[in-house]
Amino acid sequence: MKEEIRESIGLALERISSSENIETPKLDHFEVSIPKEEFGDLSTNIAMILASRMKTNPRALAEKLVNELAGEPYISSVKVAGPGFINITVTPSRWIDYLGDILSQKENYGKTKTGKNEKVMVEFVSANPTGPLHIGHGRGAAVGDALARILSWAGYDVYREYYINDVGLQMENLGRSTIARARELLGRPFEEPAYKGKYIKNIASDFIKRYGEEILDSPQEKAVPTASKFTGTAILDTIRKDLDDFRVSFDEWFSEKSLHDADEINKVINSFLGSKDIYEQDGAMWLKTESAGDEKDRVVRRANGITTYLAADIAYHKNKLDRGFSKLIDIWGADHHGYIPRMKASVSALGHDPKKLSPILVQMVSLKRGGKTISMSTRGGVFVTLREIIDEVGVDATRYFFLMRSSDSHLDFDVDLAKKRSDENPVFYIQYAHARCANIFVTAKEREIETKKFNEIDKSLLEGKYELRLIKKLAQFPDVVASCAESLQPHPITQYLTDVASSYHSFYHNNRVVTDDIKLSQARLALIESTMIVLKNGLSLLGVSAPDRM
RNA sequence: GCGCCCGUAGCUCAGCUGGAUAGAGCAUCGGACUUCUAAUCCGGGGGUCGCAGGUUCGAAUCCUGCCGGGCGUACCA
Repeated sequence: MKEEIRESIGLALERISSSENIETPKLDHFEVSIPKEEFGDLSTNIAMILASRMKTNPRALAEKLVNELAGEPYISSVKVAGPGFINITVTPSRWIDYLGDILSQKENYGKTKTGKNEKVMVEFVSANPTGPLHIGHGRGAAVGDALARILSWAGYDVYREYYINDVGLQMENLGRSTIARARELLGRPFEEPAYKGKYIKNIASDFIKRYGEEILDSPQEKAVPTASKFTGTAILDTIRKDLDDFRVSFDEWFSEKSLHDADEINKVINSFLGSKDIYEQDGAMWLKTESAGDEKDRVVRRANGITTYLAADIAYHKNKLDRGFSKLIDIWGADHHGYIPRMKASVSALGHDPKKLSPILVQMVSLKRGGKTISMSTRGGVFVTLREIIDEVGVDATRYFFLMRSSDSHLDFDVDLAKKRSDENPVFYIQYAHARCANIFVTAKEREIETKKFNEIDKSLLEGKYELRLIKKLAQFPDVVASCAESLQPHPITQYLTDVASSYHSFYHNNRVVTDDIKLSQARLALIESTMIVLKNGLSLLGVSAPDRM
């Protein structure tokens, strides 16, 4: 609808400027928004934006536009209001026609082509395989996954990736930890392990079963890498399982080790040599990142020839760019915010526009339970796993709660609320709306009411207040998805779905769908089916199920 | 110290590429079930948008300074 209004405004402007012999001003970003109900269906501030450039005042320009727009057949009322807003009301029949779009597009309703098939990489989670995923990772997983789904609906060619830090000192420590626990299990003397979680004990036990006690007697150079690999693989398997159960999937699990094995990291550093972006000092190679807003320049290769983590990340991002992705979205924990300038600088050094990289920071999660808030800071030592929270509150509620706030806002995860099967819980409120719709079809079938095609129903029967309010909400869906894709934020979808559910429940309360009036029943069934489609599609973008029964 | 995020209703948060009387959910108060699921609906109360300046026709939104909270400040990954 917004697009239609924009086009009409564009045409109206051309007519005005040609009749007044002035140049048509460029239409940059003026707003077409949905105002309060009493103002109309849609509203635009274009007159206020353009007035000064057209050397007139906002209200005068608005009046002219109103005269032009009044001729549009789909507009029933258009008025100037306040300082120069133009408020537009669209005819009921035009709104009702949207149901035709919804019913014909079904599971595709809401998709747009705004992304123009641009290749986008969403890299997310990418947690080190040194322990199970915690709820912070879970939030990142939910956000990255939802964003990937949204972008794909908005017409982007989306690729999802998990970057595995499977190399370096931490992997070595991980292997040593397993060996230490294995020795402990066998009653041998052992060193205090670096990784203390009980999952290491389980892995250590499997490790002995797999390689036998003798492995502990082999030289460190052999035992440690064997244990590292074994442990890393085992942990990665549980991470995969957790994410799978959380309905999060990846197109690729990208191994950092593969970059080392192909010597890609040295290659990329060497390619920088001689450029203005890199210099040598104290025997080390430094990348100029301070000019990009970093606190200081950063070492990419130490004097001893060993490359740093940043160097590997540069090679990884080069790899992404080489694969043809023009938009790189990285979902990071907020504690990595200091990393943004240096990665932007790295992308520049690679000869690309740093705007191609869009890091999304996901803020920390606190758990609220029994009125008490438990902070999840790494220091606090409190460490709730994603698995625990899924098992306790379920995937639907967990995902929804992770997605209902802006990702750069700290999240208070209210466990008690998430577990409630009642109207207090927003996710159930939405799912219940869907289940109610589904149940109406069960009733309709029992009464043997035949559902009609959209062009066979009597559309004039849907012009009531509650019907139109709901239809207008449903018609917004593609705009909402496109706008989420543009701003790279999933959370407005949750608010939107709450609005749809609310309009629906309100309609439901005031109208009976299945009645003896067959024609009316059939018209309303078309509305109910449309509602189900939007609720289901919207929930699917969040990775939340749309149950038929509750 | 410096950098990033946050500070909006009792609580949790939207709104922040400037626009009309600042919104939602929960909580609270008052109403509505012989009906396709009341897991619902309808209504009320509740705000110096952290503080102080500035920019302008107009500021929760932009700028500056301060206050409060979180996070980060490695030749670790």
